[in-house]
Amino acid sequence: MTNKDYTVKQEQVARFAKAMGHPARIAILQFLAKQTTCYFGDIHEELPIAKATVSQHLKELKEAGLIQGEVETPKVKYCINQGNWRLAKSLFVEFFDDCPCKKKESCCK
Amino acid sequence: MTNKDYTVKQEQVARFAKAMGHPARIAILQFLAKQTTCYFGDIHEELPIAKATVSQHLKELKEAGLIQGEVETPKVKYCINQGNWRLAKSLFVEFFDDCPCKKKESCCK
DNA sequence: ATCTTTGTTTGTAATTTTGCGAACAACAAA
DNA sequence: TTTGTTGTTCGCAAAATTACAAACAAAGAT
Repeated sequence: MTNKDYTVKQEQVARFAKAMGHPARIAILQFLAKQTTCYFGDIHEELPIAKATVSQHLKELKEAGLIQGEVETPKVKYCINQGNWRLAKSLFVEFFDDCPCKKKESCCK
Repeated sequence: MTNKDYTVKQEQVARFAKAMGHPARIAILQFLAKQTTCYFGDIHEELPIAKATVSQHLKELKEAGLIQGEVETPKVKYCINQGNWRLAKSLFVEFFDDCPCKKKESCCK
């Protein structure tokens, strides 16, 4: 940040966070995380939004790298992108541990 | 999710995530987390954006509950909102642990 | 060949986000 | 009282997000 610019890590955390910045996408991710493998139709019926909108949210999650999808006609199988899920997890943990909570008792614990 | 609606927790995680969904706000949070307390000017000088924009980002972070600010004329002192920082941390940890990684070796580890 | 199912893409509209300069408010100092 | 410092708010513009209906595409079923 010294050079008045964002680091790669900051951009990456922000990207993951942005993808998670909508309740529908949180719900989708939680649903997928529970399943190991699952289908679009299953998700769609659990959400209070139209299928086209779900499709868009899935696309965004895929672009952010948090999920991946494979076609298994006539359905599409979506699942968590394990590698990036781990990456995201570690980035968030590291992020929140940056708080002085680890060093000062008065904070963050 | 059974009732086709979002839970309070899902809304809360999404809210925190959304607030964190921009590199400038990630940078601000990291800066504050390191400092325990700091002034607008300090923050502003580390970022590649105009002061008006920084002010807006700070406002959003405050509204999301991640930071808090107190006036100490002629400056404004900002710091991490400890309680909500802890809350956010635990929500994110819980969220990412939802992945079957804890139960199945084939995933998320 | 035509239906049916599953999900994507397109088109459209309303809303939100992002960013900045300029105006403004609060208050201390000269 | 005028000036300066610090930060917020306003007004504006461009871009992105959110959502949905309707049109489409792919492939199995009839």
